[in-house]
Amino acid sequence: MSNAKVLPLLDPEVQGVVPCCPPLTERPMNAEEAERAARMFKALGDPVRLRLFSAVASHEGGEACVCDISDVGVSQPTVSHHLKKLKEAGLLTSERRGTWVYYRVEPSVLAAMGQLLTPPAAA
Amino acid sequence: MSNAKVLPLLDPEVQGVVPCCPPLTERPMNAEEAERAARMFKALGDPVRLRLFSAVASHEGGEACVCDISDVGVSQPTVSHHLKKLKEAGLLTSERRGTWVYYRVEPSVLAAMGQLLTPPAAA
DNA sequence: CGTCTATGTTGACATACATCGAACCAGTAC
DNA sequence: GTACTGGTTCGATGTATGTCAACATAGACG
Repeated sequence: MSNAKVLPLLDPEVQGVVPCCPPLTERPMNAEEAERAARMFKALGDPVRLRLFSAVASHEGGEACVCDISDVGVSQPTVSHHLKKLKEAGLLTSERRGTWVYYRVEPSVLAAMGQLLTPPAAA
Repeated sequence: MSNAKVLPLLDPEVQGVVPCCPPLTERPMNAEEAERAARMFKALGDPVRLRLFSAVASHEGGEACVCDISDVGVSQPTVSHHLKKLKEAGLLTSERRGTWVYYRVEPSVLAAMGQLLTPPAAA
């Protein structure tokens, strides 16, 4: 209880987009696992999205207003489109506060993907 | 000398496809970094490729013959196509030995991507 | 040599995706 | 109320991508 951070795998609170975790190198993924994990990788598989995600993830407080991160070389509708994609992939969450919309990183996601890529016991 | 495994970040031996590494959460990525990293994420952003990669990564000895991993529900040309993509992304290397072709995971890649996804100092 | 098996390549096709401008919605300030 | 600013949604468009069937190549074996 207290907080669930002891198990940084994946919280079920995430709308149902996320779960994934068997380390990539442990055993071959089945179709279902791959489908799920690929959704997240694909979301980060675009340079613009990766920059947006990094901008949010590295922003102080773990959240950022769209106005703070929309300087990635594409039009504002495109930024919005990519943020939506990241949200749909379960990597970001958004919240409107007054005039501005703030995005924050779903913390469990980083741990989950990191674990997925865990190298085979350091060889 | 001996072996370069002490620094699992990224070896320059990799043809030039790979480098990347500033943890995603450390500071906003610039266009160049994002372009590079996105190439790898995109390569894993397809369920079939993810399964192929996982199959190779989890195979004994860190390498696998195509014949061992081509059971992912798509035609053989498609498997070959995806393996090529993974190779172009710098995630896999291939070697022909007699009749069969063996693929193996570029070890530095797992460490690099894992580091890229390092959560912000455990909060 | 010819044949058979294991992979890779080519060409075609349908779907998905990134991008933009324009229109639209949410709040704030006047 | 109207006007303005921040953000999202819509529609269109060009490009990338996943897939397969058909063909090509590489080595093994006779």
